[in-house]
Amino acid sequence: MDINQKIGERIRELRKQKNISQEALANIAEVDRTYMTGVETGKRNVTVKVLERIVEALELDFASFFNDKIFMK
Amino acid sequence: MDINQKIGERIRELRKQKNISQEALANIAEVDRTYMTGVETGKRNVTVKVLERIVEALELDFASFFNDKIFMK
DNA sequence: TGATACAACGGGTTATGAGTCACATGGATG
DNA sequence: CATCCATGTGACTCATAACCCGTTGTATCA
Repeated sequence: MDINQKIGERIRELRKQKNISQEALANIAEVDRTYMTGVETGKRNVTVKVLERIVEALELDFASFFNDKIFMK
Repeated sequence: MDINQKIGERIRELRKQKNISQEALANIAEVDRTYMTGVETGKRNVTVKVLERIVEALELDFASFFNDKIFMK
């Protein structure tokens, strides 16, 4: 599976845990709602700076975000 | 500290552990030698796909790469 | 001194990410 | 049914990531 899809799935999983909409998360991360859709569906190849905003919007740090089976070999 | 600087420092640290040059690492990751310098010095805002190539060149997965104090709140 | 290896910088081109819009779909609800 | 609400898509512009060149500076050698 593509790394962007993995990241999208991870974001969606964490967002659902917080019970918020794509739009709500997008607003906190200061990205467009439709852009967030693209990220979650793995269609966007995000830069580290944008990913940082999303991870922070999820109230996590990079270590926790990537500490998941999906990111392990 | 900026996220790109953190990533650059982390890459440099891991590269030195492996005792290889920027150019050697760049070749494995299939990026340009001068581009790798930019990444290590925190001047580049890399995309996830390129970061994946570098992390793989360091023989790590994302979970291990980000499992470091520097990426924790 | 000259040669070699490594790292950093400046500058230019090309590819693509970031940001935005209108519109479509599907589910729930009155 | 009509109207929200959440999500997804295609197309577009503009900024910048990705890529490549030559050069410079430094250290370490023979």
